[in-house]
Amino acid sequence: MPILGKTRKDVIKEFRTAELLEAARRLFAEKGFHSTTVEDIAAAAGVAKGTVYLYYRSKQEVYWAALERGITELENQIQTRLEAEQTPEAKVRAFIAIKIRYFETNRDFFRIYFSELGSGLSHPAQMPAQIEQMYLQQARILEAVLQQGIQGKTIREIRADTAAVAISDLIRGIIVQRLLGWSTKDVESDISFVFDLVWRGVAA
Amino acid sequence: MPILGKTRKDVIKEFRTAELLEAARRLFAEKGFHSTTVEDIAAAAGVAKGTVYLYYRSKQEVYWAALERGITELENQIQTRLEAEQTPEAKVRAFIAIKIRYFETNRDFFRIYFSELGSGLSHPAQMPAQIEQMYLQQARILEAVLQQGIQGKTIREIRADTAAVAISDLIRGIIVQRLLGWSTKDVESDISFVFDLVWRGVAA
DNA sequence: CGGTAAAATGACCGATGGGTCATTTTACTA
DNA sequence: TAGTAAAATGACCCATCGGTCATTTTACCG
Repeated sequence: MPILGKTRKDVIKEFRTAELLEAARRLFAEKGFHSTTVEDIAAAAGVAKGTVYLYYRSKQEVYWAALERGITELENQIQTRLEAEQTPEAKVRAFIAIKIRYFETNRDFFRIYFSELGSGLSHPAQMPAQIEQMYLQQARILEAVLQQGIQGKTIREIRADTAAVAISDLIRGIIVQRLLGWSTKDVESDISFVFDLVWRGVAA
Repeated sequence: MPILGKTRKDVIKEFRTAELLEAARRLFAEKGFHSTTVEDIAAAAGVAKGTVYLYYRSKQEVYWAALERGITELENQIQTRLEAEQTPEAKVRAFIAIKIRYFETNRDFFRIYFSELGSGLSHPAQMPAQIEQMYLQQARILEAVLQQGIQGKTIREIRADTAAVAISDLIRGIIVQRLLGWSTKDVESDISFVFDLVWRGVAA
């Protein structure tokens, strides 16, 4: 008998799901997909292995759910923050800043995010369309901003879709450098560097 | 008794090594590291599983050898081609063109190249220093070119190391787009796009 | 040829770990 | 508190696969 739209089952499910995905995210990031066992995840979440299978049909499903969770959170941050900015220039800068900062404080998540893109490359058919769409979604948000700038003449005539992906690549590159310890600069400095490079490349 | 500097053993080793690594590259690219079995590689190379272990101590070693082989080939192409160009501008363009073209014709190899970088991220300690160095080496070549341009005043004062990595990231991004079928443009068009963006970003 | 050493083979071993399900525990209800 | 259904458990099953090594095949030489 549902109360407030949530049955008892829903509440339990929500709780377990959160526990499991948090543990899964950390472990997958730390040891990679194959080296992480379902037993590991269960233990870290404080449940037995069988319980995992009450909520997810397979290890792979747990992985995708953990990935999806993080992407959604990031996307929400991007959406919210961009709405607060007025000019395309400010929006582009905000986009860069949010992504770099998000992964700076969620380093473990980036490891999943990044390597899934890698394995998606190797096995396109296996990556759920939903996940692929979520990767693309971020670039689309940026693309819309660029398009806006082009119409407003602050950005030169450029292929907005390709440019959006290119900017995303630059951002990803900086994050990788930071994770590998190849970047010694502080976050703000790296954000400025990327923005500077990008803006020179696209400004009218 | 060595003749011409190569013993019988060397010749056999060279032949088997080439066969194995070629098969390994294709399989690892197609199915990923974990889904590829040593049995698979052996079969594809036309030998029995045990034979693989006469030349490599483990599956992981085969993988690294296959990766190293491709990187070396690519690096040689870069070195050779850049020497033929005079100006930093031409060198930067050549660098971009070679990498995109190399991976365009060695799509399978890129899948290994890319995902190893991904797993290296997750498990820094596991990636042999030698492989890490080879990744960095390419950026260093480009960095030297940028440095040269800065001295010659054709490139503005910029952090050459960071810019070099950024350019590499842009290139990688374009290749990923092509592999995923998200880029509909022809190769030359993509090369020009990247170069254009880069040059606007770094030119004096 | 016949002998021998290098090369190759593939059956086999042992460990691992995803997934299952009979049993137990918990939570709720009357 | 007794009864029951949902939730959780973890011992177990079994397919997979990396790596080994006793045996066989090949290549070379006197």
